[in-house]
Amino acid sequence: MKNESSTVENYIKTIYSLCDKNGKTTVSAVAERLQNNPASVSNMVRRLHEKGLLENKSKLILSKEGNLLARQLIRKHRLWETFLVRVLNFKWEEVHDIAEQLEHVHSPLLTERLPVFLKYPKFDPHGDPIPDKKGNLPDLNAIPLTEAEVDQLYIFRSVATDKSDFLNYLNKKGLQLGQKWKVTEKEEFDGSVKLLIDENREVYFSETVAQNF
Amino acid sequence: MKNESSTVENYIKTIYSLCDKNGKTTVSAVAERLQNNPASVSNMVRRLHEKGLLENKSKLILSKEGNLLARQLIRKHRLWETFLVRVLNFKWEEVHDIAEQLEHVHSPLLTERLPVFLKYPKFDPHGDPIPDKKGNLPDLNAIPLTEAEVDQLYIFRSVATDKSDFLNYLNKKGLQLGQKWKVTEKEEFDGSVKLLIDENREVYFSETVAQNF
DNA sequence: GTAAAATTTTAGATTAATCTAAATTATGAA
DNA sequence: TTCATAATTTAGATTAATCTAAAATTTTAC
Ligand SMILES: [Mn+2]
Ligand SMILES: [Mn+2]
Ligand SMILES: [Mn+2]
Ligand SMILES: [Mn+2]
Repeated sequence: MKNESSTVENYIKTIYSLCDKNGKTTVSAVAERLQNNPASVSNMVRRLHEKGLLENKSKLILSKEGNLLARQLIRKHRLWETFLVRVLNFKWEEVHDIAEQLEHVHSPLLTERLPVFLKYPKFDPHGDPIPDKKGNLPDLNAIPLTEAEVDQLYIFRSVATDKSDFLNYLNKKGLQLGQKWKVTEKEEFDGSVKLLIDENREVYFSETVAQNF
Repeated sequence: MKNESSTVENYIKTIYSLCDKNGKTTVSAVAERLQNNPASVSNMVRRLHEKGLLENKSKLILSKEGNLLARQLIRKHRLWETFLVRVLNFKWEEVHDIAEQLEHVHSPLLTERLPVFLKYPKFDPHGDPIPDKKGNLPDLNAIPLTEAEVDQLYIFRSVATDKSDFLNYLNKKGLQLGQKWKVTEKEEFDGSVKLLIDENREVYFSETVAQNF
């Protein structure tokens, strides 16, 4: 695995996260996500293909190598987030932006020793699965809140985004991983839900929030 | 303190480390150290001055701000080296290159919490002093081996370089910080010395090695 | 005090990564 | 099918960071 620039690495991560079930995405989706101009993305797509990170010259499908690179970056990102929370006592809403930088530090030795020290964590502080060395993801075995059945009991396993504004909102509402909850009411007209948390506390979520839970 | 690029930060660190007692250095010295062309350095000097990091347009003297930036980078570098050795069980010859990358991670929160976790270390794994938040350096109170008097007892406090080839050489000879030593013989014609380590082991050092000890 | 040598700066190019504007190509609705 | 709209690519510029070659300046040596 060659040492790519942070820019190239961020493109690969973005493409990976935007790929649909057929493993592909579009120039405009990548441009939108990175807040770059489509022309810049188009230009980068050519370069990524030249580097062998994309399957096809114009299709925006990651090659085997590109896919592995993406998973290794996600692995590093989530290991660093885990480290920051567990070792340096960061809160879950504080770690993402720092991990965005730390994931680009190139050191096989460090990438090997960090998980040893952390005792091979399977999930990061947001409940996201940490790929192993070879890029295999542990099974999260979870469903999104929007698909939860009324009155069925669930456990809060992960959040769909680790952006700090959303996590701060959850903090304010007293929501944490590991809590038990069930949907007690579901409003069809606006997609909002009423939850019972730990059998003793009621919370209302808008559809927007529910989609990230 | 603005977020400068890693390139700018490395120039500032280099200038800081090359400055003489008058606080200045030269284009050619910086070019030599960074293995860059003098023309590139000349161009960067102009930019550094525009950023307010150099006192003078052509003199290569750090401004107050440039000086503080250099010390903060050295602080981060040495804190990360300490972390890698103490927490992740790295050896002293393994940490420098990784710290060269980690020192460029921008996060006031991380820079604040890392030393808290490490209990405010004063010296890094190579015995180098760690500047405090404001850039003040603790006093090392040490003399170089080349200035040691014969038969006077000393304690091994720091190494003058943390390049891995030199540290591997010291490892091979069984040298570690904290050991007691004295010079038993000094050869005038080639500058080599004979040392007695921990009162029980003799080691011969060439002048080249002695200068980094 | 000149002249050679060393040092520094300028001029012009290159590469990665971005932009805007324009041209091209693909999609899809009538 | 055809034409309007959307998506993508091309063309041309810009900025940071580098280079080589040449010009200018400073230092050193005689
Ligand atoms: Mn994250
Ligand atoms: Mn995460
Ligand atoms: Mn170091
Ligand atoms: Mn050190």
